[in-house]
Amino acid sequence: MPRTRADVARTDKLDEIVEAARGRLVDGGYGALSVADIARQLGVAQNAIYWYFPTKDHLLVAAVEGILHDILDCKPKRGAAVDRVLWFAERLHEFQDLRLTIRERARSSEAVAAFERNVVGLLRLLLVNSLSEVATPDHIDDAADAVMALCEGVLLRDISAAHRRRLLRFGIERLLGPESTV
Amino acid sequence: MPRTRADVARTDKLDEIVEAARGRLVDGGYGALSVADIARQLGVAQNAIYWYFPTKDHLLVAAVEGILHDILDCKPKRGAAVDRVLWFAERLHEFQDLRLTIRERARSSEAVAAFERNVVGLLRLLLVNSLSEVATPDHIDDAADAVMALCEGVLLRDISAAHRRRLLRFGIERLLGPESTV
DNA sequence: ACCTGAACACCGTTCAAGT
DNA sequence: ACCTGAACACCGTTCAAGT
Repeated sequence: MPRTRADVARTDKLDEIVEAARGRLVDGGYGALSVADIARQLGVAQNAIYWYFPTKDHLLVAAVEGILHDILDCKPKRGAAVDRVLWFAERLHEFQDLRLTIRERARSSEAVAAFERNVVGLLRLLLVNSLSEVATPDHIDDAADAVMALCEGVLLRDISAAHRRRLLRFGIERLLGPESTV
Repeated sequence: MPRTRADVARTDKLDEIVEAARGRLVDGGYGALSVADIARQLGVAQNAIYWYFPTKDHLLVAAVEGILHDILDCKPKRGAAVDRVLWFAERLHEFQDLRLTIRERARSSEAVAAFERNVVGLLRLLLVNSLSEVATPDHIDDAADAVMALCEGVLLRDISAAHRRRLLRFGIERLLGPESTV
């Protein structure tokens, strides 16, 4: 939370950069994210961006952080466990392309790798919470991991939304047991 | 199968390029795959590569095709269904990084997109075959898709081999039913 | 058919210099 | 603290020209 005028200005400029990055990222993925191009759009020198972000991958992290925050920023659905997981999978689906970008960039950037660990932990936590009453405590970790893997694996495929839901339903009911539909 | 001397020479040069590409790809992923760099290594002009491959992504496909072929080129394991799937998952694990590269590049290259469809179909077929006796025919498609999604999702995570096997075992047994361990 | 030389239009990143 | 100008060392791809 900024206090001085300078801090406000700094935050504004930072936001401007991140917003531009988000636009590029949502439209065309990592390949469309260009520091030089963003600088051009904002009317500053290329290296001006480097005052705020030491590296392109740091900018990537900031942008993805914002996007993910917006995706998760809505009240989770209520209902049977299977429906809550399906809702979770829908959110994950919106994030899937960037999830893979993060995974790829984590190879060469420690900053992205650290961010990826945070993201996976966060998503897993959300899933565990929504499963707490349906899985027995001694199986909840494996169940959450398996369901999350199923979601991510299903989302990896380029199939129709209906097929996706059918597959997830099939898998979730078997992974969580019959009480998941209550 | 080449007949003339010219064809032999052509195949040799093609192989040389693809081998160089495979090396870069295995070592450092897509980021380390550089047409210019390969040309440098082979001692030819950069654009010489473009006589054989119209685009960097076509070279990528050729290289990944070879790598995948080598990975799958060993007799599948025999035993209980769960063990066969675990063996399959091990093969998939070796391929996982490139699987994601393919997925990413498929966005901007139709050649890669077509190749991805082939790969997914092939892997799915291998899995269905090894599940044919354990799943009932009316569920075999969903079961294969769910197991494959589970595998790919598990492999997406950066966890230990032991944790990976435990998760897969947990998931497979539930997705395929108790008869999968026979 | 196969390859070279040279260029084009980009990149991410860095350095010295300005205010 | 914040930004510019200019450069460095790369890219993928294309074109005209050679053999």
